Amino acid sequence: MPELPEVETVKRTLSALIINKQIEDVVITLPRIIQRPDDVEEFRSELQGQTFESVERRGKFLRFILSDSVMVSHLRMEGRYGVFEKGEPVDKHTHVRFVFTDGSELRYTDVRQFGTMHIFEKGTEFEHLPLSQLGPEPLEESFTVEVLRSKLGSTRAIKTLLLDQTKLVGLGNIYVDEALFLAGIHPAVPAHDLTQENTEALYKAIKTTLQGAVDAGGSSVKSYVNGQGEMGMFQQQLRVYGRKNEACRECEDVIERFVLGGRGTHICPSCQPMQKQVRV
DNA sequence: AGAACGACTCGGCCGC
DNA sequence: TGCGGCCGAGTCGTTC
Repeated sequence: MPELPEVETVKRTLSALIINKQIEDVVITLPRIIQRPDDVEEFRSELQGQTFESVERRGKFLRFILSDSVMVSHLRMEGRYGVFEKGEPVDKHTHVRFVFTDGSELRYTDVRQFGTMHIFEKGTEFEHLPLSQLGPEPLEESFTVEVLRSKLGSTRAIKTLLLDQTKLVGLGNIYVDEALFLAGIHPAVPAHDLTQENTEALYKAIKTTLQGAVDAGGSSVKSYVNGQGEMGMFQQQLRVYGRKNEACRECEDVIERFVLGGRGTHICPSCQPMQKQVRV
């Protein structure tokens, strides 16, 4: 379940492996992955002959910058990219292969078959879904506490709002629970009930959580590995996610799990009180 | 317009 | 032990 830190890690590891490689052919064995253009044969012919210039990230999406096009890709739950030699055995869950002129190939593997790929004419990708509606990048300097505060005018539960990628990109179910724990905020609190103090704590918690996870190379929960097949290390630092019935690392209480907005949600009931906090 | 909900997908886990 | 059924994840289209 790649969130911002995992996608950032994939971006970094993959860049070194595919830059300046030219695509000779594209082999698509699961057409559903290709969302644009409609015709997968068109996807294939458009990419033939193009060279990878760089790999970028926008929210949880990867942007592969090519000679004339940009390929936008989302890994969803378990999508992975890896670079292999042409003759190596192909995993049964590999659905798209970008065959390079140098005899290596970039393979996309996805057990859940949930991931997506779009191609756009270079420079137009932000005008269309899936990139056109995305909120600010939490690790950029332009993301300030005022920007965060401006997103919180809603009755929705704060957790639900933070998962809404049109408000803010990058948080998924793991890091949203971690950030809310660090900020001492209960996930079910209506967003517009957050005090200024809460908002500042949340702002710092989002930055700290995401940056810490990027520095650790992401979390390896379930199957995530980076572009070189390496496991991230941040899962060792998780404070609430996946720790139901385990001891809180900060107090004497025990981590609870419940469902909020259809999502498994983890809290320490002592560190994250539900009642509205009094402004100091 | 903003919010809620269903669809998509299937390996793994739970319960019988 | 085998099997059936449901959970979980992120995004988007539809509905309210």
